[in-house]
Amino acid sequence: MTAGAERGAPTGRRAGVTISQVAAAAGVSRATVSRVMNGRSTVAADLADRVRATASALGYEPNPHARSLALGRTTTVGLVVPDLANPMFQAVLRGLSEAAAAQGHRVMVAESNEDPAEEEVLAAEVARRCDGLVLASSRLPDERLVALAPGLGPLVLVNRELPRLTVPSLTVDYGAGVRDVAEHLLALGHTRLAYLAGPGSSAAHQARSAALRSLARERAGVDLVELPCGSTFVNGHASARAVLDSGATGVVAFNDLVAFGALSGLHELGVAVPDRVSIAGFDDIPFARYTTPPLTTASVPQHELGSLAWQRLWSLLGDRPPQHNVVFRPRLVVRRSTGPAPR
Amino acid sequence: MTAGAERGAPTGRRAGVTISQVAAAAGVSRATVSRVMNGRSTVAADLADRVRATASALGYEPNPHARSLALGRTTTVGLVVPDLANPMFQAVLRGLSEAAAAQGHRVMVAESNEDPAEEEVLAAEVARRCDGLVLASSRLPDERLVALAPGLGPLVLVNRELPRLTVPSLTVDYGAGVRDVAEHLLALGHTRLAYLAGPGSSAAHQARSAALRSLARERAGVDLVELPCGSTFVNGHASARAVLDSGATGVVAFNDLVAFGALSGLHELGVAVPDRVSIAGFDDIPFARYTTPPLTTASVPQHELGSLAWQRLWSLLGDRPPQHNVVFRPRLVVRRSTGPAPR
DNA sequence: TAACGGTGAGAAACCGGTTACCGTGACCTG
DNA sequence: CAGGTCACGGTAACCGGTTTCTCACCGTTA
Repeated sequence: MTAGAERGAPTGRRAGVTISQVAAAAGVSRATVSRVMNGRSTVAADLADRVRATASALGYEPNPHARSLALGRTTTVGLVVPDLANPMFQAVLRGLSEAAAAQGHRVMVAESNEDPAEEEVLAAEVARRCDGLVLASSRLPDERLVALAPGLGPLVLVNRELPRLTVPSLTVDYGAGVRDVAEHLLALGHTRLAYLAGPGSSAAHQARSAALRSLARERAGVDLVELPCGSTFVNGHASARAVLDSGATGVVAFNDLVAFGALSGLHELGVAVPDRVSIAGFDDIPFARYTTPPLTTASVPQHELGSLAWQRLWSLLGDRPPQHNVVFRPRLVVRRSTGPAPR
Repeated sequence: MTAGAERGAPTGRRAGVTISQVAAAAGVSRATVSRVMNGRSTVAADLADRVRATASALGYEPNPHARSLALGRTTTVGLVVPDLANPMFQAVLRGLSEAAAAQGHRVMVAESNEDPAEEEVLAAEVARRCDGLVLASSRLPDERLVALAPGLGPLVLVNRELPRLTVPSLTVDYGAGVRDVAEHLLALGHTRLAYLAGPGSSAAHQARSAALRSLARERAGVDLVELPCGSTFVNGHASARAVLDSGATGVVAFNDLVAFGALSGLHELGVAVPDRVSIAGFDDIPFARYTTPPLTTASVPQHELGSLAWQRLWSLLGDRPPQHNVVFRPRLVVRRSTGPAPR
């Protein structure tokens, strides 16, 4: 009596009803079923109804792979990031996924583990499977990226731009941002600053490093030391000793994660923050405000980078006029991990 | 003179070299190219070499969609989670993605926004595009899940089990975990506890709620009040007032995020933690140790849930013998957000 | 009434792979 | 030297859709 009792056609394996079965059941050709399902062309109303009825009776859902093959279009976009453990990229992923989902697209993620070689093959592979690709904080050298980009299809860069190519990009003015952070420390009386450097292949790192060096050059009496570090909590933690040895009283960390690590490492060494050393991060990840002490940092609109990336990609996919690139200006957020230089 | 100068064949659109082009160029049939590319059957060594040479000269890469269609197999697995903003699910994603990548698989993520209806269609859709599906903390009622599961193909459940079905599942003994947390508070002298409840549809919430109620029933002189809350930082923050009004001195939050929110909300109300109110979370997300004060919580092996999920899925995909389900026992991690009850 | 335009739907080609099936020629054996 | 075996590789069918092409049939119009 109940509708579900007979379970429809023999579901066999991971079967799935095919368009041919629907066509046969409805007594029409596969072409007609296809037309009805896609609202294409004109099909007589009664026929269309019959097709729709049998389709839903059989529980027909078009096979997405067959569709991709025929149409040359999946409804999937790819995202390649250096490190999924970084809240910055998690936020970009969320922004992208949310925005894409609103337009019926899925996202496929891949993590390159900060390895340019891996990134290169991942990007190529993911691009082939998707309609478009978002490359976040690419660690690829300019020339590799330039060589690769044309083969990747619709591409949007986040946190990176490519002067020689016209690929939409969403960037952050890291130079200005890190300068704000450094100026903040200088204003507090710090004269010896340490920069906990990010991965050498990171464009964000390069921009920050250059900006800091130029600032140090401009200002008399400012000492800057760059300590090789990395981009993770563990990297920051491992740098605590070096920070102490450097004699710096103000620390500019590559990102918030590194800053947290340094905070924690210094804490273990019995160094008071900000009384003896001030630490600032970068990105303003959600937890920056809940550390002890809360972290001074430069805020970056991470979620928005993801959602805007989707918009750019969407324009690209529809051959709509390209949207403008945007450069976000980080906003200095002063919390309690920075204070007056000890004297 | 340089190899890259002529750019190979006219790259036309998002072209891509097809197997036919390779076959033509090498003077063999498509079947032979396919055989060579897949190391199938026996192809004479010299022929195979010729095919490989032309393939790489042309930059041939098999079209993944055509392959999926022919083979009925993508190399992609899906992950559906209620909320990508939750570090718990981010960790599961990483664990899964990492493990899957090691075996050449990609992961496609989808976020249901805690909405069972959305989850249902997402799961079905993602499952069709992937070889297998991981459903984390499903918010679906048992009967819906039971009805849905067989149609989803290879499926692994994280944070949920389905007694009536034999689907591999990785769970956490939330009852025991939350009991540990509550006992910890009781041992500190708290007699009135508040539970900041998770989403009603969450199995994790139901388990915790039941365990707490049964504990309260067993112990004389223990008051338990359950406050509707949710699963996010904002939810927790919004509950601060209610916590205060409840008169509870010990708070068991649904998860760490909620605990952070409550921590922050209470701070704004001028309530000292743990002096006036003790707060405990659940999950032990990475940042739990860096809040002010550091959060007492029950640790859950989040990353491992993801990587084990991959192992289960991998077994399923290869028709290998199913692996055993595992139930993780949370470990109480006492930090400084809990302390003796005020008197 | 014959020529004509338009509409609806089927036949067949196509997307780009994989693979069952079969034919050819080399080599072995009696 | 005829007949059988086997290795190799081409032909064609198939995966499940979409779309072009074509044709039959309808109602108009001259």
